[in-house]
Amino acid sequence: MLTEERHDHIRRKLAAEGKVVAAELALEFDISEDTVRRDLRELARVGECRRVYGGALSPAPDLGSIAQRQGALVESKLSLARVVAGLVAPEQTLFVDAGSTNLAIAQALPRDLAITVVTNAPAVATALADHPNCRTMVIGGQFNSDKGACLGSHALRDIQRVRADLLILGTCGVDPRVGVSALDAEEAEIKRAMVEQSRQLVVPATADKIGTTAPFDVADTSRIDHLVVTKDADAVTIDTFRALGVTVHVAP
Amino acid sequence: MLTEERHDHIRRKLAAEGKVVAAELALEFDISEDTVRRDLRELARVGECRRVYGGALSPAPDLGSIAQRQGALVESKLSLARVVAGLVAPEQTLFVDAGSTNLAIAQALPRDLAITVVTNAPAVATALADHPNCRTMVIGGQFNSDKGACLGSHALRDIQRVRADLLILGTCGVDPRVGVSALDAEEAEIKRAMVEQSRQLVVPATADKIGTTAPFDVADTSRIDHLVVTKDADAVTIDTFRALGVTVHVAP
DNA sequence: ACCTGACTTGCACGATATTGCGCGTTCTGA
DNA sequence: TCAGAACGCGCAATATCGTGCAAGTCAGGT
Repeated sequence: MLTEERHDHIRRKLAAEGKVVAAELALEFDISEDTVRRDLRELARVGECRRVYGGALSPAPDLGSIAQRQGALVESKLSLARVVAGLVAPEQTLFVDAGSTNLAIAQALPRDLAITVVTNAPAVATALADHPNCRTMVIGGQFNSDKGACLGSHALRDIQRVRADLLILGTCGVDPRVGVSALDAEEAEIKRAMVEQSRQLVVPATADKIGTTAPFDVADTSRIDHLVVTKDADAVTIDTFRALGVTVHVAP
Repeated sequence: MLTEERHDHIRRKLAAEGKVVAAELALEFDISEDTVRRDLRELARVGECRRVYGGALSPAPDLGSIAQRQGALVESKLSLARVVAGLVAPEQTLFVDAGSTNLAIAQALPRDLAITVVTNAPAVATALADHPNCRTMVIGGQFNSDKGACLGSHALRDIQRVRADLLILGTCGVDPRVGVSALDAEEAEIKRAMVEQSRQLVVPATADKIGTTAPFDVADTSRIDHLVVTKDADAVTIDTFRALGVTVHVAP
């Protein structure tokens, strides 16, 4: 990883998200935080960012709605993302489902991690473009713009031809009694197919998803291997999951 | 291994990957790093790369701030995009190839145009998410992060199952004598398949692409229906295209 | 055949850049 | 106010760089 290459990457991330976190960059590039700070200092010296405690901000305060929206994501979803990234081992093959949380997870995967990602979300593929050791396979099909995912029979068939070590599932609702459920029949079918083809199931969920249900079943609670939740999730519900044998990770 | 041969190889690698590492090149060519550095110095002298500690980067790929690059895009590419959008009729099915120009075109398509878009570029699908009347079909397969496109046999097969009215082709080079050509063998094969399956061929090209050639043929000049160029394109070359029966549109 | 000069290459060596770590300081949130 | 996180600085280890130099290659001329 060349120094200038890191600078370029930081510049891009600043332009896209409006901010960068030093610890996160260190993880992403697999270098020490000292070096990250040096990079940020250098960029700040030429006016390409503003240094703040914990990282740096884009010099132009506001680039519009995208930066704001991403900022809101970064708070709760990025901490989920870091925990999920820790569950991924090198050389594994993983399904990454659609959804804004999963997009954040894809972005947070260590930049040099050597894995194979299979995804039906075009945005996830795009986000992984600067992960040089990540082989990305796109599941094609009818693109649903509400979900940001490829659905339909074509996608289903493609999924059924892949077997993955891990599935990172996008969730509409997750409840101890009914398991994972989805708002849409077709979406649910795609998700079920991915569950079917995966050895382990990881379910990242923000607090608002915990304890809620949706009409279409995706997977029983017993099928969940890892549930990753934010720290503001309901403690009682979490304990119920634990009692049912699910490994629950609480993101800080 | 001749010196110029090495230079060509480095140029190609820079174009494909955006960076080269001195130590890797030394290993690859089985020569000393000194010689590699001499090569990089020479290329940097004529502006074909930027030297950085550890290797070299593409001279001005997509660096700087994204805002800058988008600004530069908007100038020339948006005007291309508007012309191309005018060639699309409602209810048509079109292939949209990968490439930054095509991404700009997708974004510039009228927001409520009722069309079906088939694309092997995840970024194009994402860009079309807010076009409510646009049905989008994604071509899956092995994702090539340098091109931002899905390639490989899977993509090829998917393409061969679709017949489109129009193909908006991403170009590496377009020349009156050799037609459209691409930098990469596999990329060229995908493009040829799309040409094969399309009734009409639209080639948008910024001025720097006009009159240039790349190693792998995609389509003869006679196959081009519409060539859309920016107004700073070479007038003589444009006239040659017109003389060969190509409809040339000059974007204002 | 032999020489010559231009060019290329690898090596040695001193100079410079980058990186991670330790340590004391500063900042932030409870 | 206090603990912990983030920070800056200096240092030592390493990696990379530039330059000078000698050996090797090769085409062209004698």
